Amino acid sequence: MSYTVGRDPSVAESGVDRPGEKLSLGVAARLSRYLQVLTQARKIGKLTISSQELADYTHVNSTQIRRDLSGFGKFGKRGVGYNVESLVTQIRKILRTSGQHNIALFGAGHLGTAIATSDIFADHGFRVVAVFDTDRAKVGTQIGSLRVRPNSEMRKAVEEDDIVVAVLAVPSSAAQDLADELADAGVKIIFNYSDALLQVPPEVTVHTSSPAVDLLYALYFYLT
Amino acid sequence: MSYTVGRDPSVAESGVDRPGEKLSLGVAARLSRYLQVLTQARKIGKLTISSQELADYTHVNSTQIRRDLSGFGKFGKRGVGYNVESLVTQIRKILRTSGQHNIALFGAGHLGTAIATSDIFADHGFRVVAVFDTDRAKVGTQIGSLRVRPNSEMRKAVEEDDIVVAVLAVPSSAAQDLADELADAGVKIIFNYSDALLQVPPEVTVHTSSPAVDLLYALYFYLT
DNA sequence: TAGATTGTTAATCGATTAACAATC
DNA sequence: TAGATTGTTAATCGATTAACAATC
Repeated sequence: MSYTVGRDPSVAESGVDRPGEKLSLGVAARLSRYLQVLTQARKIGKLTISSQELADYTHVNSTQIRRDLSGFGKFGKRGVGYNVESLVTQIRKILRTSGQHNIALFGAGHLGTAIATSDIFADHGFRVVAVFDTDRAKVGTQIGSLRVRPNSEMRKAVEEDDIVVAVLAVPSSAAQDLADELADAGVKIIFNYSDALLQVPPEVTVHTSSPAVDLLYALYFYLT
Repeated sequence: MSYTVGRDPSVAESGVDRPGEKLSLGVAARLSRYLQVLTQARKIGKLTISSQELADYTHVNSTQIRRDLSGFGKFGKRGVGYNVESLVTQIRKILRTSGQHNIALFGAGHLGTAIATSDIFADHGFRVVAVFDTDRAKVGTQIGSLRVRPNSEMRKAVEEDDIVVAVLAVPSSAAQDLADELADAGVKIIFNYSDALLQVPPEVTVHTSSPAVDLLYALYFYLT
């Protein structure tokens, strides 16, 4: 079954001089990875970072890192490394995620509360602008600066706040129904913290968090 | 230019007849991924699954999935698909993570509580056997069936319960000191939920959870 | 300068894909 | 049988790596 990409070999691959070009899955994933470390590094006041340091933290080969970056410009200084601040800016530009993005959070339990009050999303330009819960006891309470709202207000919020991303911190049993409603309301990306296997229309992307699987992977390399 | 396959057939790569052979990073990552979906599918009572269905959920090409699996044995039935239950067992065997693994959790805040009371780890053979917190007000309280203990009991727990994996749900400011202690105590895998950039000795592996980066990645493909 | 680290090349290796016979 | 789906081949493409000149 082919979705017919039919890549024209005469079309340049790297994207540096072709801003309309889509990055390959691998490059986009690695750039995101670099961004994670760079953001952390910036937080602790690091001014420059070498490809070798980035390699140590990301487990991506240092040559590959230099290669990935040099495809978009000469960001580094020989003998010195990369300026952390400017590299963050550059990568965000390449990934076209420099702006602010509003996200809606579903579930005001322990997990939802942890997400809403942490700055892990805020550091990357995501802002939780609405928290929903079906539990009447929770509706109306405050989490940080946000008031917990009933799910019935979801559509309104999605439209008003231009919400593309929904984060699901709800029980597995509630996840599919919610995903259906979200897809219908026009949400495009669902970040799923439950272990439900979500069925969504093709225009919607589901990312399911699975720390246990990440652990299994890490454990494999410890055990062998 | 030679079209020779280059691979010496006597040096098998696949691991099926070479249990001592290490999987490549890519194969191990993909197998973990399949396992995640299979575990979810099993939960909803699915008996068989085709490589195409697995492809839809994992975004890995179906041919690649069949290829990955066929390297270890003939697990599927033509015209039918793969038996979910038996494939879970096979992959866990391949990843050598069939057993139970004890993990220690640090931080009894909202995130820690969410982790300790969810079954996302339990489903994959991980068991939270100890919860620690530095806050005296929290020490002694119960989370599920576990009593929150002071960090000073960490070494004892690591030894007694043979703990290889630590999960950090603590503030970034506390993460590095804790990581140092854990490495010193012999913990090999640190799953870091804070956004601290952890420095650890080479024998220790750090995995930092970064949902925002996963979101950026998903967003890139939505925006382009 | 001397040391460090980038940017880039060239070679190899592994991943990816389409296609299809085998077979349930 | 007829339809579906695996297991496998063969080809191509992208990732990975070592090496090193350029240069900060």
